[in-house]
Amino acid sequence: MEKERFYITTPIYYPSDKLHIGHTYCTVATDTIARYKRLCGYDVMFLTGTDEHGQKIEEKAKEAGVTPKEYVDRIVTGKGGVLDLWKLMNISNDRFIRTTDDYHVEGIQRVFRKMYEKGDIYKGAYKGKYCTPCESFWTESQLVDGKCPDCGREVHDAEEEAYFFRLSKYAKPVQELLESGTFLEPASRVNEMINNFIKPGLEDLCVSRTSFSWGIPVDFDPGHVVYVWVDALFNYATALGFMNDRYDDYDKYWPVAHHIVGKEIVRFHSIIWPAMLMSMGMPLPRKVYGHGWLIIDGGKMSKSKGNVVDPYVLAEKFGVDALRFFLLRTFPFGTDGNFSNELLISTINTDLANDLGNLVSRTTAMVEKYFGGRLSPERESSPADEELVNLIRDTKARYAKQMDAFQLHLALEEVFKLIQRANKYIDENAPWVLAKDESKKARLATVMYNLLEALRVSLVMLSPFMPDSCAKAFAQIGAEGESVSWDKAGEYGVLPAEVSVHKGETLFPRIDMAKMLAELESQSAKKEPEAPAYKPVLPEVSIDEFAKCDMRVCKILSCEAVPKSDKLLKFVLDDGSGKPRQILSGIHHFYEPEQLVGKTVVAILNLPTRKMMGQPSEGMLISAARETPEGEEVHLLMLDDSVPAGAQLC
RNA sequence: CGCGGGGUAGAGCAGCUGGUAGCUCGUCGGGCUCAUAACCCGGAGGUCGUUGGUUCAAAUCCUUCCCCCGCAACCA
Repeated sequence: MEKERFYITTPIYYPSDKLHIGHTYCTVATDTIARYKRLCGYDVMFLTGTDEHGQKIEEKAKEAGVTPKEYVDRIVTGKGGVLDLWKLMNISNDRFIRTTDDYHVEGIQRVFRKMYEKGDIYKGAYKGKYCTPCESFWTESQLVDGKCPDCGREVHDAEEEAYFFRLSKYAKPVQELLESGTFLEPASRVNEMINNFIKPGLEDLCVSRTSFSWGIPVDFDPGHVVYVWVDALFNYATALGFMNDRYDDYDKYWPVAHHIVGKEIVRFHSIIWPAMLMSMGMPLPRKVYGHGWLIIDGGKMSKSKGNVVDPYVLAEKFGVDALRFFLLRTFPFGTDGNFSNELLISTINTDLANDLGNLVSRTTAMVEKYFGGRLSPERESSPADEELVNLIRDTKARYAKQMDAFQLHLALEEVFKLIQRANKYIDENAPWVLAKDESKKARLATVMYNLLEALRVSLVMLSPFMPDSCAKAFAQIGAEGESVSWDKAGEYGVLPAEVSVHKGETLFPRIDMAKMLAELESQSAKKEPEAPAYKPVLPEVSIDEFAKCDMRVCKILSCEAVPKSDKLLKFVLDDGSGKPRQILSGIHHFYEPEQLVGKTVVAILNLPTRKMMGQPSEGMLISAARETPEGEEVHLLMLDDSVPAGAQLC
């Protein structure tokens, strides 16, 4: 009989920077599901990769003085790069796709052409109001009094060529797809997608660019490159050989595709992607699962906040398996989770060291001590065994139910119920008491056997999460071959009656919380003293050009927050003219309105009036700003109050 | 009223198709000694953000308001 198939993917990550713990989380989760499916006997295809095109990488490469390809090569295949990270984390992907791979490029060009020939991609134009001096497009709503919001001059209707995908055509079938069942999970995302994006109306999607060149060229129209939607999303198919000759398993795996994605890209995968597949006449994936984010100190992880957690450091300190386990045990897969080193350490200590590791250790130690390492075959069962034996028999079904629903943390919870029951069982049966009485030998052997069986079953179920550690533990409890198979994970009495154990190295050493936290602290402190980068001095301007800026001293008459805006403060200023002047400034993160009233500041007055959040701003306040590891730092320029309003800076 | 998520023991979370409020850590006390000072048992600690309602019964359904966090907007 042919094996059932299963195709699972991670997103392809954008290698503009090194990957962090969030990417690791997603990939480890996907890897665990893939390993679980293989364990269950599926023919699994597991894909991950990198999305390497686009403007941002083009710019980053330019800054670094290398070609875009050189830039991404360094991050993907270089030392400490993406491939190294997945190797370290023991990721079992069958393929790794890079969107710069030539077979992908070829496939995308064919896909693009096919949708074009079908009429679902058409050449259109960004239609808008164009300001020639500013070389900028504006929408009707952005205009100020019908004029360019930047310079205040006249604008005219203009168009710029671009290719569009008829997303609007598929709005209805996509909505039906989302509403119809389990295509998108968790289900809470369905309403979000429909309310936010489909109900307001889907507009056709611009799928090409002329503003940068680092991408896949549209082969029938040079100058255009394929934009991310088509380029990146279709990786899931090109990696199977769709519209290219590199591979040949499209028919085999595509119909059973499962996409694991972060919640930030759920929209692309649940709306745009199915629409494109419908256009191509391709089968739809079985499922898109949007997982949550790891949150740090209540906020999102980001480079500028300096709170990016480096998976290399954690894996080195705690071990790959412990890290993998922690990520999947602690956080519900569908929602955000609060990452902290304390939580990491306490989870490892509680579950892995105290409960699981210690259970292996005490069990094997007793078999060695009381039986010289090889269990004797006599048995004497007791009603006291019933609960544990039942749990050995039926944990598998509950575990499988959760795993199949991608509820990894709940699946682990089921396993740990069994492990905890086994620890309790030792207490209840006090093997050390039985050992003192030679006539209780058979009973003692039974107790030990039951513990080994509980461990065997638990370890089978934990093996997709911690492959290496479970392999070691199997060797310690004398489990091998068939006995560690999925088939036997719900059976009792599988280990040989005279099983031999080998107490080996400690599987999960306990971690000294205080000591480890201090170590991590000092390590990150060492890295910290990166001086804020000094921005290079800008190109020369003439004194005449400088003199065009009319900067004057102003007194703040009033200041209030702009409703519905995080950042904007509305100032009314005395600029010395006798007429109040209103300026908006995005500095609410740094100042509260009441502390600024009455202050003496500097503003540039001859900028064109510009609307922000619907309100006009007649100029700009001058601040001193710099980038620091903690983020941006802004100081509003304030002068001594004796300087009169209207005085000009020169 | 832009969209969405959330406010439950000191911390982190579960429960939310209505019926004595649960888990992990921490804390206090007890047991055990096989084990990685681990394991097992028990206690303390919550008027489940606020208001009103439906109900015999609400953390759980409806309603008012407050607060937090994302997205969006926006930050010359």
